[in-house]
Amino acid sequence: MKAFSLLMAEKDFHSITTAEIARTAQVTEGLIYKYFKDKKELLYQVLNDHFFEFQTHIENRIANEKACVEKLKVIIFSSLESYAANRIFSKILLLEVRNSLDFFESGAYEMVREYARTILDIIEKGIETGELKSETDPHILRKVILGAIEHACLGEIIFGRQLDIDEVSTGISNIVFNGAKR
Amino acid sequence: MKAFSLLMAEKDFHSITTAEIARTAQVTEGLIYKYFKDKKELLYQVLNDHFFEFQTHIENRIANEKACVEKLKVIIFSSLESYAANRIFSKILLLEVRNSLDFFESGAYEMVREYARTILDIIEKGIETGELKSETDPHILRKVILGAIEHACLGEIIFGRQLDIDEVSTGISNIVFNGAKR
DNA sequence: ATTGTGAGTAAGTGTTACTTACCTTATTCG
DNA sequence: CGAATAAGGTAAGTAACACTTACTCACAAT
Repeated sequence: MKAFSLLMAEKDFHSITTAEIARTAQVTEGLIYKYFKDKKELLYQVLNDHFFEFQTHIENRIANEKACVEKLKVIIFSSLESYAANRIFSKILLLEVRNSLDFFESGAYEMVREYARTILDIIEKGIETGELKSETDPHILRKVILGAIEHACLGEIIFGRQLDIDEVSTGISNIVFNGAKR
Repeated sequence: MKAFSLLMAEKDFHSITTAEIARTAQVTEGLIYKYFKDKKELLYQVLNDHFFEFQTHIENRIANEKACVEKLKVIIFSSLESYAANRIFSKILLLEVRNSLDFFESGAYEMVREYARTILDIIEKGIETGELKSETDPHILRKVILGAIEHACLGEIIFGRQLDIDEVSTGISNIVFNGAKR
């Protein structure tokens, strides 16, 4: 998994060969298949590990806030931060695993759903308490937030550019909460 | 290309074999390589064709609107509509091509950039005329809009669910322009 | 009549993910 | 203790796949 992560920093999943993974890990190809069903499972395992850290980190941060809008702001900031701090994880999550249907039956995807569920809960509570407009569709607000976060990261991941987390994070929050129209 | 599109509706790029493409098109495998450098170029060509239609369709629609906010609303609606109407194209654009760096040097990507450029221009004009808040960062607003659109389509593309374009479209516009905070 | 070109094919080839059968070193437990 | 069993590891395959090569045929232009 360490060897695979290392290679993942350089190239995409498909162009990493099992021979290469084995060579990097200083074992034989056959051994990979003693621990992983196939190459994809290795990918999912790496994702799983990274995602676990991501998840716990964010949940700790949310707990510190009480207002719904603040919680969502923390989610936006922390997500961007985590994506930026962990390019390999981001690349796997945003580019690689999605085009294989069996990912959506994996444990890693279960964690993604939990993360999404958390966001939805916060939004729904915000509407209840009156912090958010009652005409806001919770599912769509979540789509906008998640979409904005992911899109913001994509360019930086693909082209390896730097990302100003503070700027992007407050920018997204501003638009999503206050609107762009005068 | 027709055969490939057909197969693309059923499965992902990687699980489509050249043998299968040839069989569907009723030619031999070798012939594919008379017209396309490799399997990826075939993919990019299919995308290119679809994207051209997409682009012209949207540009015609924008031309009818004068207000910046209305133009952006049309972009959001038309993009969702085009994605929904053309699942294969969407799947290729949002899931397949992105994980290969050479896509970003293709002609198809040039079109994506043009589309993105159009959106940025509208936003910048909107800020100039005072329709949009002057503190709005044009690049970030574009990220939010594009991210929301793509994220909204992803679930529907991956799981083949139906998408209520009107609802999602007005939902996104509402949040992006008026904000979710009371 | 000859030459060149575009459409098409059959039969390869190298690479790649994955398998099999086997070996060696720990660990468990009667 | 010692035998059985499991865990860690390997070398040498195999089938499938993307892509290549060397060839044929039709037919238009010079």
